[in-house]
Amino acid sequence: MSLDHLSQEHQDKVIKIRKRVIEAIGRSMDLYGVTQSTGHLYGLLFFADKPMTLDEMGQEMKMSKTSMSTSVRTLLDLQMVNKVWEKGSRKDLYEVEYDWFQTFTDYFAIEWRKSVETSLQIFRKSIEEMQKLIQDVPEEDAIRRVLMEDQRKMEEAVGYYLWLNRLIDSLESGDIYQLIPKDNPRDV
Amino acid sequence: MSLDHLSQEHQDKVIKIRKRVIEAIGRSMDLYGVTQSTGHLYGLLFFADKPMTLDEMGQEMKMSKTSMSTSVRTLLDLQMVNKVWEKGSRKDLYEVEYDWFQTFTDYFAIEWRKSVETSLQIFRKSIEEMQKLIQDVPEEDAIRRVLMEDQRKMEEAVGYYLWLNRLIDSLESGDIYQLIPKDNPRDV
DNA sequence: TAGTTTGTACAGTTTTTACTGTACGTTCTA
DNA sequence: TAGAACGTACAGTAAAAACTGTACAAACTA
Repeated sequence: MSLDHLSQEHQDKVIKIRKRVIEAIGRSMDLYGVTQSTGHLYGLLFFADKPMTLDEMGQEMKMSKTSMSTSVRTLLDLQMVNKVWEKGSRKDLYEVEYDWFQTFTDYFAIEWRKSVETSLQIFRKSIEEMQKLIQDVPEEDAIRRVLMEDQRKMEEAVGYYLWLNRLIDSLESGDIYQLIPKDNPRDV
Repeated sequence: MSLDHLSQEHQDKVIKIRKRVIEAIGRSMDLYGVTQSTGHLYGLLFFADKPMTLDEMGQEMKMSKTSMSTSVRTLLDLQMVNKVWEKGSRKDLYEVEYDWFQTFTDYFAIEWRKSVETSLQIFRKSIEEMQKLIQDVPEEDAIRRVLMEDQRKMEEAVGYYLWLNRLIDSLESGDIYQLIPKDNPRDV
């Protein structure tokens, strides 16, 4: 990691610091639903001062190349690492995406949207079908009240899904940064 | 489920609708990191017109009482169900929390905060230690640049964590609803 | 074209997680 | 106070996920 010219003592210190931070990153990455080890790999790449190959990763992580391949692929899907082209090298090179704001918003936008879209569709269809059913049932019947209650619950859920959809929109568009600015005057 | 007085045909329709919605809920609940079956249980409770006992759940879910016990406990921890007291009954009764806004914000507030707090602490400590190290190293040395780069990366990360902390604050305080109102005029 | 090198598919193994059944402590009931 | 009913701890089993090593297709090299 290009610390060669440092005294042994200093080298140890740097490695210790990095290792601790890498650990922290690895742990906190379960927010993104990835394995500890995938998170750990991300942490490793975080401190790498140049793009790494699968072999280098495997060496550092003391894990198989196959595992590195799958981990990197996961991180690529999450857009947390980028493939880098370097002339001369036949190997694939990867480096981390340092824009954590983007990483965060991308991930949850995708994850939440996936869930919302299908749910919304099903809830709406079900509300509609329930409506037809209610019209078939005599008024003021106990059973009618049960069905209407079902319907009400589903409509409330739809309200929530629509809100979540708008929240996702604001993550994607960046409007969220109007309410929560990237750098807060009070923190600086 | 108190649909007894309905014709067989209508009963089947209601059950079909409910089942479809329950499935959808069950699937979408993996957002909250719970098992399919725990999500499914939540869906079941969603349509229950009265609080349910563990035995009833087990019967409906065709699963062991033990599983119901652990699932319910998970949902209780996530504040997605509430324990209900009913005089006369010795059994514990549970009903869902219908406020999905609250459920959502609670969950992610807690989850994210957990991750941010520890990370922030570690990053800050590490930046500090790295600073000391940098002062030990001769100026304009290549190694110094590497350390300063490490430091810069960590400071950028801290910026992100502070932002996330503020986002969490706004979820917890409800300020988020100023940017994204619960009911959008355009949707109504 | 033959010979390397590189990334990944796939099968097998280990580890982890989900679920079940039994057993037991606690609480209510008579 | 004895007996029954309830929820859960715990141990065992089944299912799923993570990881490894081998093998192979594609891409490069000479």
